Amino acid sequence: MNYKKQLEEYFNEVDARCVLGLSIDCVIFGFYDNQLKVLLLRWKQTEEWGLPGGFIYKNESVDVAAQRILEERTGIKELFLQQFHTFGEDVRYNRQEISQKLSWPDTSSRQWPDRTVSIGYFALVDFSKVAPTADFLTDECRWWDVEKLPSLLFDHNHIVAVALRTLRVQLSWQPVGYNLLPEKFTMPELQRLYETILNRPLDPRNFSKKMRALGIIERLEEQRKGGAFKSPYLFRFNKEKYEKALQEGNLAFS
Amino acid sequence: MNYKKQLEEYFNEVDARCVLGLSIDCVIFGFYDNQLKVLLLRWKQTEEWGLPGGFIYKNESVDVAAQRILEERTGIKELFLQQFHTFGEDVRYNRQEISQKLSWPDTSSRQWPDRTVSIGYFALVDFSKVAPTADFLTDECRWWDVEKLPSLLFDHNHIVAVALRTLRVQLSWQPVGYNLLPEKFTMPELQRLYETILNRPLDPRNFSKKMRALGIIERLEEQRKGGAFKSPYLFRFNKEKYEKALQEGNLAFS
DNA sequence: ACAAAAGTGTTTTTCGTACACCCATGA
DNA sequence: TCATGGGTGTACGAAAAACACTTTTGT
Repeated sequence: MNYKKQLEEYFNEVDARCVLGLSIDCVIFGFYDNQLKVLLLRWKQTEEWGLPGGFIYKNESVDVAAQRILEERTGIKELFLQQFHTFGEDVRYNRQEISQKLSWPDTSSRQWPDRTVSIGYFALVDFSKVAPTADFLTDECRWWDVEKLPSLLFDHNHIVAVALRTLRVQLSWQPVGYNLLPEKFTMPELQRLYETILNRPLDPRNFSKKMRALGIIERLEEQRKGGAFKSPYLFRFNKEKYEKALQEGNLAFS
Repeated sequence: MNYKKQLEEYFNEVDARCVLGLSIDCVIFGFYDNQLKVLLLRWKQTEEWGLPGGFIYKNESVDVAAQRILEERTGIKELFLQQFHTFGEDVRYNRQEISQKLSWPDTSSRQWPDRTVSIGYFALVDFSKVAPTADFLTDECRWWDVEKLPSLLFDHNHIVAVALRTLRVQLSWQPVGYNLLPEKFTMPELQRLYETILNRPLDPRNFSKKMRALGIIERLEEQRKGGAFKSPYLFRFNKEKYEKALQEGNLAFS
């Protein structure tokens, strides 16, 4: 079976080139259709979904490894990427169960440690710019609504939950949106994003007032046409001011 | 030389029992004399200081390992301990330089990876309850003023800086103090703690008002005597309410 | 009596929140 | 003309910030 052979080769390469016992898992958030989405992979010849992840080359910075893994899955180079937690429980998942679910070849001869510690990163990407790409280990790569995830492999449901919590906390003192929205967007779109992340409705007047007061967005002359309703204005982020707000961090969306 | 032999033995044990390529570094904060302090170790027969740290047993949760390392250095079991960042740069420090500074025996025959990824934890402890304890690798363990650290081994100055930044951010939405102050303390002492962490003066009237409004402290009947001035009241934390505030997290000391 | 630090209350300003109507557009 | 969603301002209350004098105590 070709897949098993490929898997063996992949394991060989990992063993040769990568740090043992340490991995990266990426929670890639996108925003579409007023929903927060997460990019998941379906492993070959299974119905099992999991987060994109990978291993770190021996001489590679962990941040760079995360970026590399991200790029392979999304095709995007510029994204917001942030380490949020390292998962080091002694038993993160049942390896036998995983091995079975994924029909892995016998790995008992490999000098693998008993458990793997995983460094979690979350990424915020512009949904419209992502080309979800499966790799040779997986059959399918697609977006899932963050509220409707299936039961994932490993401890990936837990990892997503922690990422989401981190994102919510972050939203309260840093701006979010630059990497999740297309370059031009409307105020209601931005509001939906905030509402989705915070998981509660916001008042449009207060939201608009606050956002514009932050000085991180600029209203353009253009308006978006197309709906059977008043054409909304388009906005874009002022990157400099956005970056400044990111650094200084003093919003307070509580 | 006994020390070198001990070191060899330690390395042997680490190689046998611990996860390779992964370590823990702990930034232990204490508060004394209106100063935020960090616990440092001086390596045997050198003038080189560094953070307490260690390795993770193969079947040990990373959190538990951090707790174990902490306890060995401070003798304290109950403390506030939190993972804050994982340091995975490809070149975190110059190993040769370290090897020289610490007069390590030749480690080239060991199957050590080219670099070590380190998981950073910070701890908040009651200065008065700590018995700083050196181990067989170190000659001295003592508190240093966080503003006056020497140049540390490895990338430990950087790690302290990140820990401190994390602590400052945390202070803005979670209470701090339960683990840093003795059981009974005065309002000015608590204020000094906050001022020290935030690195700016606070107004005593507003501070007192706010703290008492949070409902996490209780004023006792006792007063502290001793100075040539008005005796301050003693307070203590209400642990339940403190824990609740920790979980819910909505202070806003900006 | 004086030096040193503790304790305390009021006013002002800022920020968050609640709230409702008209407008533009395409069907 | 109507259905749909977009856009906007004001008033209230809570919380934060600014601000200074009196009290206690030991020397």
